[in-house]
Amino acid sequence: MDEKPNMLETLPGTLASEHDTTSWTKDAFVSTARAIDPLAGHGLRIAVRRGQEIFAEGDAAESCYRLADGSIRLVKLMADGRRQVCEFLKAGDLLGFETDDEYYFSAEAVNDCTLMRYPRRAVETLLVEDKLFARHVRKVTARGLQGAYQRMVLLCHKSAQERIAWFLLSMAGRAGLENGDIHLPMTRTDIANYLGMAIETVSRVLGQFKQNGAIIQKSLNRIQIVDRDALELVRGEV
Amino acid sequence: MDEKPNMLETLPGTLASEHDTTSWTKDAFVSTARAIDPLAGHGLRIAVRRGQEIFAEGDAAESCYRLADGSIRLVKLMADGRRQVCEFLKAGDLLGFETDDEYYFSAEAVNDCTLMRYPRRAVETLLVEDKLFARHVRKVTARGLQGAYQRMVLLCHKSAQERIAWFLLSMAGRAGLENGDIHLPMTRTDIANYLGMAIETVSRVLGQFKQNGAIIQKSLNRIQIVDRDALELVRGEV
DNA sequence: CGGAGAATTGACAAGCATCAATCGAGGTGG
DNA sequence: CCACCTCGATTGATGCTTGTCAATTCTCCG
Repeated sequence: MDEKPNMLETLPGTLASEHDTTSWTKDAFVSTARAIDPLAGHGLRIAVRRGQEIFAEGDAAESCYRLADGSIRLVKLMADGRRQVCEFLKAGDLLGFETDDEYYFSAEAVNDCTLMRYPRRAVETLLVEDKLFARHVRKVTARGLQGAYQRMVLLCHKSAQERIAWFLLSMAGRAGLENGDIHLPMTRTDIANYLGMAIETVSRVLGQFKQNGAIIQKSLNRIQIVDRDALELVRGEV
Repeated sequence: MDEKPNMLETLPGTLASEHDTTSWTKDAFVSTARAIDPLAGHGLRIAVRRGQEIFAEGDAAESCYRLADGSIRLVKLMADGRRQVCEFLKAGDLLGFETDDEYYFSAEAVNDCTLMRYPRRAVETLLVEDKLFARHVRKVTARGLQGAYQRMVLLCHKSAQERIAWFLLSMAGRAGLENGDIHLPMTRTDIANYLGMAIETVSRVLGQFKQNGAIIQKSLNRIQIVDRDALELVRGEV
């Protein structure tokens, strides 16, 4: 991992064919795809391989992105090599829209993914011209901050078991599947760096859950939730 | 603490008399006061006593605020009473502008403070009409997210000593004083809940720093940094 | 089939939380 | 003006969760 940001293929594309990830706010059902529709003309479809870096912390923020397919991790890394995964992005999520002049985190592809790239200039223009678009970006950013605060609680006050339970339920929820089948594109190392614990602890807790019969591991990154109630009990409130 | 949100005095006011907290971005020196100037006419000056709640998590977000004087803590609290301090606000900071329909944290006065209250409706209107204002709110929000990610690194990868050193230097920096005199309006409990550690640990680490001669405690909430280099050494990189 | 990276499992140590008691400061009332 | 009272801060002793180190096993691909 950590190769140069080498894009495999770049070809123009619209958002028309994207699968529509509707946001789940109660007040108004604002479709992400429709909200950033005006940007479609300015977009370039690019593909990124697993482990590749889309941009690095400190880079000049010249582009905004929308993840069309795949998963991305937002990472802050320290001088000694340790890394903190700030967020996982899934298909439909926006990337870089809430950034100032420089990216304050790196973005890396968890697995092969394709995304739309928009020039920041075009985005800035649209932000002042299209109030619906601007409102949507504000909402998305607010939700990001909300998630960050949520995870502070997790990191400060929750045990290893609670964190893993939270993570599994959260991943199950974001997939929207009710049968409890979870696909974990990221490695255990990523999970550990996301939840603020050692990779061995992740492994151990998952092992406990397997023994308890709460989950079944179908393959390395495919897990099925068998006893959702048990997981929710471990997770606790929030 | 945790009394009803009872405002002591509410009288109309403008921002003219506010001391101007200029933001320290490199690209453009955007004054917060000037940026939200258009809101001045809609503002109401209110006073809140130490420990009082300005609004609670889950409340309908009907107002935005600007802290004129004093300190505020943003708090998320759990069912068992444990609390996570997400952020400390100082004079000049905005509050509630990045919120969706509901506040996703509570805001409590660390000490007696006065703040300007603006109706959310007016803010929303201004957000679509005044592009400078909108841009400023975006910047502030982005900076908030940036700080949240920064603290995730702190909470996940830093020791107690590193956290306290970071906190002291951060508080010294935000005051803008070079002589190293820090005023800590919040209690040790607040600090502990902010840094994700036990109150006793806060006390112990501060005691170590005192013995090392890195700091001098002039009073309970007034600390002087004597050996800034030592603190920065402990803190490590960012 | 074989190799390399990732995941698992075990043993051990340590940092920090927890419990408990004492100390200190600030504010009130006599 | 001083004593007292209460809340917060400090200091000490102890245990536990979790990180670290190390070895083995597993899985995915070529």
